[in-house]
Amino acid sequence: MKKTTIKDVAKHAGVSIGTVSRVFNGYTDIGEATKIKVLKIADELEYSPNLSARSLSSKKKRNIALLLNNLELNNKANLSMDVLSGVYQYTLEMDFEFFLIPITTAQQKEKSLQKFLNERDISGAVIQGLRTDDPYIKEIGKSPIPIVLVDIELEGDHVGSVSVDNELAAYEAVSHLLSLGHENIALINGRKEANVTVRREAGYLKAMETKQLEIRPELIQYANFSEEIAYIMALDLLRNYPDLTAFFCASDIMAIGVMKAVKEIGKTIPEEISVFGFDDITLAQYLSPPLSTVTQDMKDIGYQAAKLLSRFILKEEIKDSHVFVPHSLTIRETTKERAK
Amino acid sequence: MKKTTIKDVAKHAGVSIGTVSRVFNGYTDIGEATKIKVLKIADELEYSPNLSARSLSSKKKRNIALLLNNLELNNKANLSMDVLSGVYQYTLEMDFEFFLIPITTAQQKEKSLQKFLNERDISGAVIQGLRTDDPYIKEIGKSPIPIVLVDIELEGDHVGSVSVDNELAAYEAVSHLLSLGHENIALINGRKEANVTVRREAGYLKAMETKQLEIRPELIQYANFSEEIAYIMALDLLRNYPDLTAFFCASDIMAIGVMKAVKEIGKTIPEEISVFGFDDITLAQYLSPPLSTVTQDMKDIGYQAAKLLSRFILKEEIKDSHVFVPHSLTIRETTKERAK
DNA sequence: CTGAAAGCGCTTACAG
DNA sequence: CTGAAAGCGCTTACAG
Repeated sequence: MKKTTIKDVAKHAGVSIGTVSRVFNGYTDIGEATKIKVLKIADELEYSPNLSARSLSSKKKRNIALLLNNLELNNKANLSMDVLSGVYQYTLEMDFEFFLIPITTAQQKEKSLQKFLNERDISGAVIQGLRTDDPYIKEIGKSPIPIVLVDIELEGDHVGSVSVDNELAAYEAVSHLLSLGHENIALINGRKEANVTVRREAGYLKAMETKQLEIRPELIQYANFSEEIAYIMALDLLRNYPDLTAFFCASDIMAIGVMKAVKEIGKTIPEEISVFGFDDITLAQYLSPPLSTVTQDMKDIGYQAAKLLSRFILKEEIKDSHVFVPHSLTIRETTKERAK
Repeated sequence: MKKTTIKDVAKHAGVSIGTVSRVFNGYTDIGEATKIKVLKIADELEYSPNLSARSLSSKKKRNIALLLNNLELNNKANLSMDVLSGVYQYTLEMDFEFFLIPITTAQQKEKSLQKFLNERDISGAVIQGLRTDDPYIKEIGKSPIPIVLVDIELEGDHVGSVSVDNELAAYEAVSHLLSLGHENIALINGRKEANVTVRREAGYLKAMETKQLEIRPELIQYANFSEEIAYIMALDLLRNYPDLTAFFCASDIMAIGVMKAVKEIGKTIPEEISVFGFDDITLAQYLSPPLSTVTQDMKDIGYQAAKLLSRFILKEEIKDSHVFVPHSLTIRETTKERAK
């Protein structure tokens, strides 16, 4: 059973392949009768235009790719799938073709970003999970193809980015802790190289300074977004600084590590120690106690990223190449007023 | 900046495009000198063969797709991402092209499976998340293109499937409960339409019968893989049958609902009620208490599915079109000996 | 409103 | 070992 092509449809309908092509591309100057006939035949033959042929011959740019870096590593938090849903939904609504291209840091060294994008005639790409020290970071600025980054801000002609306002979100989270009477608040931050790390730290500092509290550098630690490292660091902090009453963690995964450390040392959450997370991954609500955290809608981030990207592709005018997606605080049961 | 094509490379290297093509396709009858020259030029020009053109002109079949049904719905359990990793890894290792095609039940009614597959020149597809009442189920058997299904067994010429041995796994899980002295064990099963539901129930029955225990149909409920429904059903069961001491749940998500119901009714896990799950999703180990469950390696399932698929594509001889992937019991803290 | 034809970037017999 | 050329399935000016 050979797959049916435009030729088959043309022959059966008694028209030229050009005409078939025109009805499938929504040209308006087609006789109503021929249009109906072609559509009918196409349906009977289960015909659907071959995308390879289409993208080869067409000059329209309608291929949007999502590059997912280090799929496996981001698995636990499951944020990638949400971003994927968002990007995919946008491509569906706007009739772009969607391509998923999983990559790894290792692969980045072997094959340039350009090559990946050219191979598939990609008109623009959303990149998720990239780190600021990844090889592609240097390539993105000079890319002739528009790129929108999730969670990383970068300079470039057709480069954009999408994220929550990380600084503001961190500011609000820490302010919430402060409003509960906490003053000695540790910051368990992510990898120093991550853009979000810098912003979230800025938010923490700003909140502390607004309350005119002294910044204690020893309470700021970088745990590489790792549950284990966060656990170890929290253990250390709790032992060395018994006046500590709260932790602000730059990811829920790290908050899990912190919670484990608190329990291990025999303190209670939230009576003695409050813990605040970031992300609101699925896990957060199932922890015990359920984790107070910053909720960010990763699906919306994906959707907005694709939307911004499409504006680059369509060469629309762009006032601001960075878009902020709304976040919110979700207060559950790991935060409580400081004990007197 | 026009993207560089085979012509550019040919011109710069002073050879024909046929020759360039041959070096990129690993032909062996190429002069060593020309090969090196071509590769060098290609690298300088950031050339990488266009996949659309390649798949259009080549008769080799090397495009493997993963169709992910109802992406959003399966999000919480996060199994899809693991299957994706597995399929992708296999395509990488074996040098197939990987395509992700997200679909929904709604889309299945609009566009046939054939159309999806033809559009992208897919040589074979792994399908994950399909339900036995989905429209595509009827199409798969007659598909001229090989299909491998995750978790669903289906007849067909080039149709295969991959899963854990669900019956055996359920048998082992229930046997474990029995070995702890439990006799009145409820089964919270999935959607009746799911293949895994049937197999897991068979395992439950077999374990009960092996111990010559009476089957109590009122203790077998179908909760549609839903946390909420499982919660409600468990509440009901606990109220009506106080002699119940254990639950075997056909998914961790449902086990979460059951655990909630047990707590709600004021009983303790595992002292008074034991709970056994299925899947071992990330969440399972973070629940309190951590959930005893059947561990299945979804990544391996994806990998094996792609592997089986490739054998269909390459027309290798296939003795058994269904492959079982190993599972194991992970006993954590929701199961305990029945109180005397 | 529709057809004929060039062209997209490749692969692959066919010759030599 | 390599070139010339047909062909994959489309789109899209160009004519009429």
